[in-house]
Amino acid sequence: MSNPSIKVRFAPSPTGELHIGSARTALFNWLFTKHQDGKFFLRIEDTDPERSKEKYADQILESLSWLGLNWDQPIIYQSQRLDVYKDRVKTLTKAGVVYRCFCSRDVLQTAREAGNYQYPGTCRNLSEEAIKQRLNQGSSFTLRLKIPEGETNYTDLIYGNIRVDHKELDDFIIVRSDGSPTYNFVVVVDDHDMEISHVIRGEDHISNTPKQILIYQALDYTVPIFAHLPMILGPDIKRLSKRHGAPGVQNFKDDGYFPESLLNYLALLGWNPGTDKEVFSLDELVNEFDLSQVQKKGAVWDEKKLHWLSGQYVKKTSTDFLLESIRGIHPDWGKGSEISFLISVIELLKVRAKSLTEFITQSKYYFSDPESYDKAGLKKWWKNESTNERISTFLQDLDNLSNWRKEELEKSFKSFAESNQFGLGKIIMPVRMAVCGTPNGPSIFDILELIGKEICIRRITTALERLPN
RNA sequence: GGCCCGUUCGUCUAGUGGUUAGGACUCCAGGUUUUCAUCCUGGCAACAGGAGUUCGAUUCUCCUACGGGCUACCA
Repeated sequence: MSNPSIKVRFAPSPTGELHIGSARTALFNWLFTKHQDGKFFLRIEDTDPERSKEKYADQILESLSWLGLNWDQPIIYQSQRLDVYKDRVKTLTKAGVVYRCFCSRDVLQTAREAGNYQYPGTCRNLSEEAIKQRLNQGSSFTLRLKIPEGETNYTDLIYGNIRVDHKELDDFIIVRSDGSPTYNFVVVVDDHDMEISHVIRGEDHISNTPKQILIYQALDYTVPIFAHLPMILGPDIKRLSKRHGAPGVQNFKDDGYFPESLLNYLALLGWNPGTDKEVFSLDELVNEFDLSQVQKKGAVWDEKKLHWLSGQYVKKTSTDFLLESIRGIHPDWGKGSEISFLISVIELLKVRAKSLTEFITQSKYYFSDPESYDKAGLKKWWKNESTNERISTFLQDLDNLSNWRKEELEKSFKSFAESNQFGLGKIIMPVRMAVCGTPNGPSIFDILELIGKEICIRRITTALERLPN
């Protein structure tokens, strides 16, 4: 049961990979439309041949797929609709709402630098004769929209009523001198042709909206409903950009985040459910999302919270799926080990790892002997030769242990500590350093059991030879 | 310069004409633990400023300040 009256679109320009800000826009569009069984369309805004690259378009699509923001076909490429735009220009020309402007870029630029920010309307009322003359001279020209007197207002679903006096608007260019159409024009044509009901996009488009509404009216199209989303900001409160560490979606995939946790975090950036709930599945987001709960002010990107959320997801995720996911980003992980062994490793690390990459970095010692030992750990737990004495004595107990199970190991550690009047940590921690190379990690008994007697004995023997120096 | 938008703990946010202004992340302290992490308990920390309306404003209005966006033959 789909709702034919709800159609939204996400319209990236392929001038770079999908970054976090755009992903948030895509997500809000997607949540909004899924919430009411509407359609979600994609449009690639590739009318700038200088900056648009096909590989970026593909990359954006890939990132969206990874995020799980599936779209309804077909994808519209603006570069394939040039004829359509030409046709609509004709319509506007016929209607007499556009005019040729022969002003050169330089002239306009100079005027702007002199403080005249608005186009002065130089060519607005050129006589037929003057136009003909310019054309005969072969002068190039742009096409500008003739903005009528008055004002335009619209109700933004997030910002409320927005009103702009036409005095503030230039007769802006809709067709460049090379014949290509500009953004503010094509966006209207496309949104109309795609029958978009709700235009949900970044706040940076608020000022463009009145111009676009004027085009809707000039073309006699129905004006859609607009909703503008606040910006995502960097720690310096400036709009988040590549400067702030290139927060592309791909990076988060590479860093081992689940798409769900990224999406969850993104949703919380500017939206809230009206309850204390913070951890959402995608379905829950769809159910609870509502544009009326979207903030007006920009939100600062906070990676720490993402990291925490990611940890929440990791904890809830099944071990099997974690294994699959880890191998998804690192196919060689645990190569040569039994699956059951890998499952055990993941289970031990599950409460510690907050992302898939952390499973990889924290699991080295399960697969290979430590090459070096954590310095701070040694300083605290393997100070001098007395540790060697203690551990080499204990090593014999371990060696004699016939049943290498964690329960037995624990008994052995405890009885050795007790009978020799050592604190338990004095034995556990040096052993941990010897076996793992790091003082941090899961229960030592779990680790020893899992890694197995032979290897553990070997590592402890090696450590006794190499330490304390 | 002009126009538009915004302003609650460091960050994400809830909230009401009268609240001890709530939650989450971070940070700190304590507990649990062999370590780390988890978990539990507690703590620090905010209504930008000024007028006005009102018995009473964080909440409503105006002004100021600050911040952001737009002002392209980019999208």
